[in-house]
Amino acid sequence: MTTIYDVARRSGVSPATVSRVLSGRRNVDPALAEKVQAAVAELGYRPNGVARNLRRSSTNLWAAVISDIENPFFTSLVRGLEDVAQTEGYHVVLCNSDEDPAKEAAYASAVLTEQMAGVVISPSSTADGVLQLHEAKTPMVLIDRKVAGVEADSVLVDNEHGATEAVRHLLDGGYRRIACITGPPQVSTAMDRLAGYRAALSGAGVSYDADLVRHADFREAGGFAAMASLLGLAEPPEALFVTNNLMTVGALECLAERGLRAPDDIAVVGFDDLPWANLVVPPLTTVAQPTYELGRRAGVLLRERIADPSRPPSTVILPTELNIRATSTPRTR
Amino acid sequence: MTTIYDVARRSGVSPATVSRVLSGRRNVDPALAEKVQAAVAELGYRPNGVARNLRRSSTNLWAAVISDIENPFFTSLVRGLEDVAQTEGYHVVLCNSDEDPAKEAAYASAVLTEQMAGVVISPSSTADGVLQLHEAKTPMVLIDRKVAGVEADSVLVDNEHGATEAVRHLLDGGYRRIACITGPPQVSTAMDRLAGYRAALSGAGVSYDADLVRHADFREAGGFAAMASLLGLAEPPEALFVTNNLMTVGALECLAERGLRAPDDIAVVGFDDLPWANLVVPPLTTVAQPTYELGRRAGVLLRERIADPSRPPSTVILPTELNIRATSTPRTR
DNA sequence: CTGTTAGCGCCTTCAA
DNA sequence: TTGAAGGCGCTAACAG
Repeated sequence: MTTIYDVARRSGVSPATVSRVLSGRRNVDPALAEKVQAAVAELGYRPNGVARNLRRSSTNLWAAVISDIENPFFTSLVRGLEDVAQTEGYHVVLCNSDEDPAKEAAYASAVLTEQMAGVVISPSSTADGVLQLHEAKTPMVLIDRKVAGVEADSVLVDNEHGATEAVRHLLDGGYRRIACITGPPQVSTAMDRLAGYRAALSGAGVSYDADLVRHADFREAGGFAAMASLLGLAEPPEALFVTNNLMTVGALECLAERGLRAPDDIAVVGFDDLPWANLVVPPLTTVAQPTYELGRRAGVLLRERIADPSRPPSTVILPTELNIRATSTPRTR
Repeated sequence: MTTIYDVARRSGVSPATVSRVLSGRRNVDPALAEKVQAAVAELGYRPNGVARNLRRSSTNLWAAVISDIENPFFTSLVRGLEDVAQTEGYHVVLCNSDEDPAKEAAYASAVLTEQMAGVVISPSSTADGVLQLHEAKTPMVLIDRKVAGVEADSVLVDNEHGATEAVRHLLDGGYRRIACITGPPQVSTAMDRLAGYRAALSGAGVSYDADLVRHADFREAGGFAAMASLLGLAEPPEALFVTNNLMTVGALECLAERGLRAPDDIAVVGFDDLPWANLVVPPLTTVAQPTYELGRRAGVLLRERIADPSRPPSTVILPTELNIRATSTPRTR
């Protein structure tokens, strides 16, 4: 491996000067600089990033600890983050926590031992990793979900409001018996969206019926099972609000399997868009989230946090958008 | 920051012994080991990964350079890779090349300066980065696509055969005027799948008609435009074979926009599954690829390449599977 | 089995 | 403006 010493020798200067030329700072005699550049080119020299990291005691890595890399919601978010990282000279290390607190904690450990510059994390239920990172004062941005008792930079959407809008839309359609499939009680988005559901009901004078609520795991199979359970009720719901995309897919599959259709047999609104929602027939009404923007804003906050670790934490709340399509708008009603 | 020296002092041994205890190798007196562990716990010591990397002159990072992180094909693949990485003690750095040779080359540079342990890469059209990495002898696995003139470990699917099967299925359905929307001519998968299309036609004695072939960019918008162009023909096609998932989505959207339906107005087969293909109505016939397995096998090859850099390159070719659903099977014909 | 020692490659004072 | 030198934290030789 060619080192900075080889370049120095070749160009007849000291390693310090080579370093200065390469890092572009300080004043260096242009003639020397040129010699150095020439030597770099001739030798095909490439600085050793690891050595630089050790010396500077910081790396140019960001970790993205997310709970399901196969969910398009997170994919798009990661892309927004990666775009910021790239322009800021960072790389993104992908950490798939699978909603598993143990995995999350393991990744948090890795973040610390590998001296990563910062973390963007969507906390799992018990948020073990978040607490660890918070304590270590690692630059961290929470995304998608809050963690009780942790004051940190966050990028969220207005979950309660988005849910309220969705359910109000169903109420406006004349539906009264509206079910809700939401996520684990430990996850803030699950509870915030459920709260929005309740708020909409109470705003319309419809009483809350716990029998119509199911908690699942934010995955397809969970949505399927919850739907099946709701259909088993003596008096099944007329309408359904599902608080994430994959569970919506599961619910729709359950309906399809039983020959039931939205919106004629049951109206459906999902939280979070599906990539080709308009190809699903009938097109699915959703509460869309600005996923790319969520990731992008997280990247921006992280950069700012790294630049100034002492600034007070800030929270960005982005709006959702109700996309009314066919599954909530029957022709006859 | 607490260092290995602090632990050594605290436990009354040398730093070397601490290192030995922590890395779990060599025999160390259990009594000493225990003391060390105690000191580690008391001090909350955490080894500095960067220093270790410098000393060992290798990191525990793998790069995944892929051409479109938002395509579920790559997402699933990355997940397979990440699962192997995790069990092998590596982390995956996500690099989204966006099909842009310049970005690919920039990431290849980063791989080298950051001394990453290996790379899994889906080459962009000109494969600038691949050549750079190949020359530098970085452990590398090509995935999804070949690169002319580069002998390297590869994980591919049997593209030509998969395409032939798909088109033969359409021919069996009685279709003769079959169009093909494929990717950029520089990308091996685009050409291999096109070759499969031609092989099927010629096997059935149907002559090849270049007017029925379109090259697009493997993205949704490209598929849409290509479909529009095909529909503009004096004599539009009766059936369509599209060589990737996103372009299929684009083509279907174009059809939907014009009130055309598959399979009644035009039969459709896509290459590569869509996550909720069965919710798309009518369900889409596809050539499914084992995406997760592609990523997993790439991880396995990379590990082996790192363990033995001199072994001859090997190529894994995985089978595709034709999933016949509704868009290629009209009721009346 | 344990300790001493010498770097890994770079950057950054400090002195000239 | 440039060079000399120390050290970031760790581990692998080498001695003991």
